[in-house]
Amino acid sequence: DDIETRWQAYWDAHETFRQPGPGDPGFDAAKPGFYALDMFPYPSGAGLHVGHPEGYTATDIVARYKRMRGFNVLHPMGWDAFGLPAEQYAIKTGTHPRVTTDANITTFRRQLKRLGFSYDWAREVDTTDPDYVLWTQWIFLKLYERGLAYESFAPVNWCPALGAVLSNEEVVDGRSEIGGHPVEQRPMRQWMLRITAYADRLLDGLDDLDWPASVKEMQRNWIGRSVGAEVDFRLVGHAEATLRVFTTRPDTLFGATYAVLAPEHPLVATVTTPEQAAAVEGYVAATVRKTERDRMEDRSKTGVWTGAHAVNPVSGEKLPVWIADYVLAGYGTGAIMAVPAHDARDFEFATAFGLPIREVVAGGKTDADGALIEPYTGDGLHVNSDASGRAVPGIAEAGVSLNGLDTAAAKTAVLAYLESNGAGRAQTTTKLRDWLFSRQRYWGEPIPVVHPAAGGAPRPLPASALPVLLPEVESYAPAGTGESPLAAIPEWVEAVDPETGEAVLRETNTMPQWAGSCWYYLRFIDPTNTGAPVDPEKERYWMPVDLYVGGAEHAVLHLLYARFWHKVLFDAGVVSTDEPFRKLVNQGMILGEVEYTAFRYAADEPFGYVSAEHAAESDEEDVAYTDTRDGAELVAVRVPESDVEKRGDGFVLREHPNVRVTSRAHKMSKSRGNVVNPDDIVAEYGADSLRLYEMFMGPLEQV
RNA sequence: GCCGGCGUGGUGGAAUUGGUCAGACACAGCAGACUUAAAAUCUGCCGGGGUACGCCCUGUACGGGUUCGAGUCCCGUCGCCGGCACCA
Repeated sequence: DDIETRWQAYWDAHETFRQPGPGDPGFDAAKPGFYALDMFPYPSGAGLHVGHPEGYTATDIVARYKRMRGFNVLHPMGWDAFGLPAEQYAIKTGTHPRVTTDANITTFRRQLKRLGFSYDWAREVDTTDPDYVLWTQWIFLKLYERGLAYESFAPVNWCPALGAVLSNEEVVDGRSEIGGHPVEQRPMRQWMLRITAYADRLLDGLDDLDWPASVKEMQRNWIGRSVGAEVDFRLVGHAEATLRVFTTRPDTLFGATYAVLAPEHPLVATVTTPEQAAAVEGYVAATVRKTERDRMEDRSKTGVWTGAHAVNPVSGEKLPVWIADYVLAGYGTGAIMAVPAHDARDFEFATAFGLPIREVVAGGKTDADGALIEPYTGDGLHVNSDASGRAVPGIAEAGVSLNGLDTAAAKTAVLAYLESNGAGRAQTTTKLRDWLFSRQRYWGEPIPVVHPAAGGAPRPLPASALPVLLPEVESYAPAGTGESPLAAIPEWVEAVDPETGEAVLRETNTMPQWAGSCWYYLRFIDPTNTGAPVDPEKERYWMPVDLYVGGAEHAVLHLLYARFWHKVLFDAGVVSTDEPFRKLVNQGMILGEVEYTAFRYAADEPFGYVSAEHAAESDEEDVAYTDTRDGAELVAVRVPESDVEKRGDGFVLREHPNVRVTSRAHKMSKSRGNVVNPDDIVAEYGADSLRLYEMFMGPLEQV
């Protein structure tokens, strides 16, 4: 009907944007390659959002430019099509996720083509396609072979509302990232991936990447490497047990005045004295009852003495051993030496419980009486003596002296002493935990493992048995017991080991949605290969990805997981590069139209707007506000732009100039009703207008 | 609180990476032309102050500094954005 659709039809018919690779007919080996990649979308039922074309247009511009500059350009598109929405729709309606997914993909493909992107559609991939699932499972077997996939029975993040287990990355503030439901800890059998084995490489590899500083920083924080030492304390009266702590400041060992175990620490039961047993048990019970959210909200220091003493390995001094929930069971060794003079948390705790505070590093602030006001946590010179020149107790008995040494030298000296006495060693810790990789869902890749029916260790299926495909089921709802709906299908679960003929039970857990997106950029290079995930020659030509554009929300999830898998594949000789994405650019978010909000009395109160000085600051809807003057209940109401007038820095109601109006653009959402459908824009103004407009209004983010 | 990033016109953003002229290219705005009028189109103006219209002074958040030379480098302050948050 117009020039755009006419040429789009021509491009389709003539495969104008077909890009052969090494070994393909028509490949021009003289040209250099350029790989311009978009984060492929989850094909949701809502169709394409106006946010999608922003990044896609940017890569398309670069792709077209590079083609004209004489590059072979790989510019593909596909579908990250496993995922919760299709499954939840299936639970509600009984429609098979395959049906929903196919319909959504058809819509997305049509919409993207209508926007005129120069994708090579012959390379389209769908993560739910059996040919694709095969290689995702094949990579899992590689992980397993390399000792990087294992079963765990540790407590996991269980979300009762979703009926599912979540990874650490999917839990935010003790609630599920999706839906904000409460999450609790519950022990369950799970599959884990040993991403921690790659922590150092994932951290160090960031240095050379051309990525936004903010994304690199987020990954660094997430991995959270800290360099320090483990120190072993003997326990008085327990020759068999050792209290092992982790510290980043071994140089402050002389300043330790007590030790703390996490309430969940296995030594708690061992060391607690009969006199203290009741208090300790009470405290542990109270801690277990607290949710992660409670712990975060209440930062006041609480704890109980166990009755035990630990021996400082450098001074021989006896330190009381406490339990307190400010020490986290899951980090380091779950136990610390407390140095209140040089750690803010220990200082708070020591102050609250009247424990001694001993300065060993110069630099602290004291009040008129010489008492420490706030802990000095920086580096500095070590002091062995008090103001009158007497050696500080503890240090006096020690075999080492740190007097006059700076922090770095003191660390070295303490470490050398500990190592020679077998009482400690240099140690690095990370916040990164292993990746919880199993989900109790239907719409995901089955984990290709079987369990002998007679009992015994699970074992991987041979590659020849792949793909393991999903069976038809009657109900897609999770069992609620922590088992996937697959567990309810005996015909599928009960199987025969293809190698031994033995009766086995299939693993009923499936992989998380991240699995498919961990390697899709490799499949684009060689989408129909039946012998390997990707042909090595083609991989060497195209990889690494030269430009990767997508939303900043993937800074630590997709981008960390994909780097991990890529490094494993590199070690396995499947790929030739250590990092998959050379340059990363974040696209911004496209917000809805600016909305104007004023405050009114709630329904029962006298009708009318509330003037500026009495209204609350925020403007979230569905929230009750209070009139700052008389305490009456207020509601935020949206007012049309025509009722609003600019006044000074802000806006006021035209009819009531004393009523302040806040103006703000919100994220587009169905509930807010401010969603703009790209189809409508294309129909009215054309694809080029939409593309140009988005490039104009929303620059790609540089940070 | 800690970590990271960023502050250039009404707006999005340029400035060959320390080099001759900051504000390219656009959007918006203002004025003019065309039109009965409007839209579209075309022309001109468009950081601030001054101007005898030739130009002159000043200006890249603010205050210092390094340099022959600073939007760019260093120190400090303020502001904004993002992330983390009892991680020992």
